[in-house]
Amino acid sequence: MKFEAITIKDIAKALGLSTSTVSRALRDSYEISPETKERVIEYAKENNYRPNPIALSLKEKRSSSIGVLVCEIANSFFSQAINGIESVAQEKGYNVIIAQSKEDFEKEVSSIQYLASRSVDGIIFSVSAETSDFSHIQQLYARGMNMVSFDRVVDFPDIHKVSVDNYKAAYEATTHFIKNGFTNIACIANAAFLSITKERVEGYTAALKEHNIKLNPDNIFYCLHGGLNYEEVEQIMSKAMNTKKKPDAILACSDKITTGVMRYCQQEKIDIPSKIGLVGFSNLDLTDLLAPSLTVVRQPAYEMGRIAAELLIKQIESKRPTTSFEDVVIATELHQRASSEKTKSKP
Amino acid sequence: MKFEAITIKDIAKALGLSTSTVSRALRDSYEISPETKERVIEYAKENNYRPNPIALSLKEKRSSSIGVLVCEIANSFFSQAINGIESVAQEKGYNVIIAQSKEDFEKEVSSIQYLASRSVDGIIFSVSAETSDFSHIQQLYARGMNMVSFDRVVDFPDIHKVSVDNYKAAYEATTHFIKNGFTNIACIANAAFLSITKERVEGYTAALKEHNIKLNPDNIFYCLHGGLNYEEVEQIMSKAMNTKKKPDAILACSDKITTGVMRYCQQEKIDIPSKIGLVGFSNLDLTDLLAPSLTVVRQPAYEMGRIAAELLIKQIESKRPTTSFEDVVIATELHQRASSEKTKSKP
DNA sequence: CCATTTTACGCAAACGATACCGGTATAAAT
DNA sequence: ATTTATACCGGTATCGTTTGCGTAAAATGG
Repeated sequence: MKFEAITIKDIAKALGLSTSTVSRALRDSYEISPETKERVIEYAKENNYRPNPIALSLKEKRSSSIGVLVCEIANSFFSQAINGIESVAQEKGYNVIIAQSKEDFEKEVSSIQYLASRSVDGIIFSVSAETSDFSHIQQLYARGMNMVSFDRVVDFPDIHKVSVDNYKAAYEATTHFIKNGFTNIACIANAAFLSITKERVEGYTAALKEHNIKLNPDNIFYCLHGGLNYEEVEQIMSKAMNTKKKPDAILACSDKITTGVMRYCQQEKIDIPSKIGLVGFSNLDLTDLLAPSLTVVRQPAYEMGRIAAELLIKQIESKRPTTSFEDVVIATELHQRASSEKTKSKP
Repeated sequence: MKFEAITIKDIAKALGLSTSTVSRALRDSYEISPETKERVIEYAKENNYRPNPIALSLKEKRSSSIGVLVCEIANSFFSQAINGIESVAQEKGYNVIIAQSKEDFEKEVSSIQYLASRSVDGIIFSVSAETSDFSHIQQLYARGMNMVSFDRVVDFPDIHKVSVDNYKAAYEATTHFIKNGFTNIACIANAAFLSITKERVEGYTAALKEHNIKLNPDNIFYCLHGGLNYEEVEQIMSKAMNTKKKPDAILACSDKITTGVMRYCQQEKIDIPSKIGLVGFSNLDLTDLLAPSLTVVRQPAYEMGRIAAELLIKQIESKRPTTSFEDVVIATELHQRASSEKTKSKP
């Protein structure tokens, strides 16, 4: 089945006019007599005429749609971000086409080329955990595609970037641990080449140094797939917890890692926070209801999405090539709750 | 800035051929000599040629994209469903355009017309909590748009529907309560006209009747906006808990309502399950980590999304108008946990 | 060696909308 | 009576691609 919409030709035929007259009448051109205008507009309204956006796209060489590439939609951070992107896009008359990389490099490359081949006017992207080579992005960008680097930003200049202050976020979380009396703090981060990983690990390291705690390199762990599958976290946790100097606190650097750690501790009956403290990056809106209530670093995902979309659309609609590039860095919020409170250890 | 892709014309000019020859060479037509084919294909490959999908769409009168209308993306059920839809769409060469109604009728109408005007080949939709009038959908459907009714299904026939067995889900949850010794069970449902609401309330009612518990109509509550804002749930809960015959258990019929109830009980220091039992519809994947661990009705959202997308694409690609319509009803899973265990009441 | 077939390609229309370039009719000015 | 201005509208190219039709040149047949 096919949905056949009414076209300008149909109107022209029905009213005995030319397509150009109809087109002008609908665009309220001064060259058309008021009576003709009225006839056309009325007929169009009656028959629910809408200009065919595909024909317009072909002519105008723009599709009024923007692509969004994230690792996974079903992740609270990204779904909130998409929410923000969609709200701006809606306001400005764009639609949002989504694609997922599933933290897979190959899928990211094909997805981004897919978006480009679908003639999107621009792309907001967050690279996958496997991505260390950005050439597929750089090539597309060099060929004139409008792009905004989002969350997990790329390291080349001359591109709009929107991210959170990961360094500060990790620094604050680690300092919070230290002030609460934790000393042997482990950090479970995302894939090592990601911008967010580097920054968070640096923040973590800096906080330790600042408080004269010697960094133990064995306390830093990396999840190649960002904890997308639980086994990844499980392995790391069992390795971490079965060393002599096992940590007394964990900084979990992604949504999935955070829930993974909680799940592991529950399974292994490791009490939080008496046996181990926990602070996690998370955008779930019920972390306060968990057992124990969870101390989290919350990222303003919705706001980030809005800003990224605004930057992208501004770039799309700009007549001149962009010359000054924004590097928007937004603050995170540390919500202090029970999971990071030092208590007398339970039996 | 504009992204200028290479066209068939560019290839034709570069190679001194006509566009038709290039087109046929790329489509491996028998009318083109092997040498010419090779030249064209090589040049196209070198220059990373991709056919312009917009031009194709215009010609073929199809856009290879499907629209998805949900009330909110940042909702675990819908984001998982979109995940499923996207996975099928990807496989079949379609892209997914998303739109949100935010549980607002006006926004639903404009969103669905927006999708239609964007020339999507079909739409998967879940109506908003405010929607009792389906004429905007019926009109579009009557005009030939391919549509699949999803989750919150419409009541007219001759349309593919994908939903869960809401009756059974609520029936089982209520029976579970009764078997655990709860007797005064309240039901907080979504907006009254929604299909899912009717079915769930019926299942709830039937279970009570089956077990000879008299239905108290005051124990059924409706959230006009599905608990999208917390205040809605808060009001209902405070009303429910401040009656003489206040309930000893609550069946929360949506994700947002479930977390809303938990939040309320935590704030008001109402212990779950000793003061009140709770079973909630939820698709969050950490309900087992909540305090207390939550008994939930889980819906196979990803699977539902896949099925809906498959039905839609089958319909789109069918030569003949669809004559037999599927009404796919999938079973839910009841995960029994602590929040619905009858305990001796705490002090 | 001429007639016919085959091969290999070009031309042009079509999809829907827009915009430039004209054209005609009426009225006003010279 | 002729030119000029104005109002109103039509023709056509264009965007990128496909496809039916036409045709020159090459190959084949007798």
